[in-house]
Amino acid sequence: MKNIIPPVKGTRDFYPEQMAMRTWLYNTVRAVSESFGYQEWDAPFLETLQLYAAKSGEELVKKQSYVFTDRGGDEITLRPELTPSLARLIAARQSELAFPARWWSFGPFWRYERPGRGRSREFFQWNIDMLGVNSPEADAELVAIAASFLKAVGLTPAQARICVNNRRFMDLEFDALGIPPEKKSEVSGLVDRREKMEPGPWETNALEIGLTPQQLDGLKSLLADGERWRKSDELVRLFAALESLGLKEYTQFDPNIVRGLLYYTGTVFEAFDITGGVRRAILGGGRYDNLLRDVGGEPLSGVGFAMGDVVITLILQELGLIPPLPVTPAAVLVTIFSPELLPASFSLAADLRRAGINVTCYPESAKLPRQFKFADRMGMRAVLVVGPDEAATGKVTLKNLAKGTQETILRSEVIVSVKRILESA
RNA sequence: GUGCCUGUAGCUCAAUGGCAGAGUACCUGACUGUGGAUCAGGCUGUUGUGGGUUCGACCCCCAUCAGGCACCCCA
Repeated sequence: MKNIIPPVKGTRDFYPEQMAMRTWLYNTVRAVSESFGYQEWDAPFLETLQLYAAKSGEELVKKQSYVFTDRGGDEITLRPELTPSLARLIAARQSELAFPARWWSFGPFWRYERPGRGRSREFFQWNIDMLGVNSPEADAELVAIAASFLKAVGLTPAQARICVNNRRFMDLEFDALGIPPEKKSEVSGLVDRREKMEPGPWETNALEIGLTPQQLDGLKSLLADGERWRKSDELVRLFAALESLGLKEYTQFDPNIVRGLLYYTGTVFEAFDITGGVRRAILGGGRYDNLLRDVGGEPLSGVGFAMGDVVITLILQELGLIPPLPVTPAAVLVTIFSPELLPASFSLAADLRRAGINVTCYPESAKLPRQFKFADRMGMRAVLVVGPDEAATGKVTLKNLAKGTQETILRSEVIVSVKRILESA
């Protein structure tokens, strides 16, 4: 194209239309978070590399983080996730905070990945966590928040589902199969890959890892068993709580969910679009018991999840679930008939603003067709004209753009009439 | 980081190695105080970028950049 400097790869420009969508998502996230009593917080976008070094996944830190050395020689990371920062903040004030702490956040994150459908290098993410309580019911609350969000954006249980599993439960099942502790993380990876691989290569992969044929058979029947959660007290209590919270229909037990991040210790869950359009996870989270201790705090358990803006926006767009969003904050245009009448129009606009109405003035005298066209393009609802006739008689002309009707009214009636048009739809 | 596919007007896309086109958008007018609809006219290009082959390249070859899909990973 022309000599326009391109944006950084994997970043997105937010034109007003996209910004309106981002703000709508943010407002929805806020409403859902606050409905469960969570407080908003945030951390720096820049953190030390050290914060992530031992806690996040190897892949995330070593290959996917933006790391640079600042002018003072410190290794700085553009945050790839929020949970380690959360642990840092909590640990620093552990003795003065009221627990359980219920915190949520929405902000930018960076991961050096190959951009594609549903993936960008700079994205926004909703994080929500409860710290200081370790119970299946607390886990259920976070799953319920995720379900409430899905419901709030108009996704039905037939369109989106939260798959829940438990790492302790899986550990015990692995033990029962005689899988040695040092193999468990590899086997977890194997489980994670199951959905994405053909059965043949997957089984070959399993044997390469060192599973015996009997262990492989046991693993396959474990992963196919949708009822085995009943053996786990934690999962039984979690699903019972979800039942009481009225959101169980959005959830299901799925032994195939294990998640890549190292710090999860108990409940893990991920939400998916099950209509098939986008196969990536909408959100994911779980319980982490050791994170506080790992950053130098007293042991404290937490549970939470994260949701990126890219996948959910894609899904909602495909399903047509994003409501019509106003393109301009001002739905009223005051035209400028001529240079001589500009003061009359400006003072009319000022009157409307004093009455609490958002108003745009055309910034110069121009042909009326041009000004009306501008109002139409901007999606405005009403246009006001103060021409020579109106000025001479103390009136204004008010046009309802949606209906195509107009009337010439006394200037003293204009506020009421404009408000009537704005409220009519 | 790996493999495959695609880059042509602001946008969506044509053009078999032989004059770069259509729809849409935009601008002007029909309509000298009124947007959308209709009609008429007009504008729009370093064919992503840089090389190469050829009498001649949007087309073939190489490189590079960007995007899409599948891996890897994950929000």
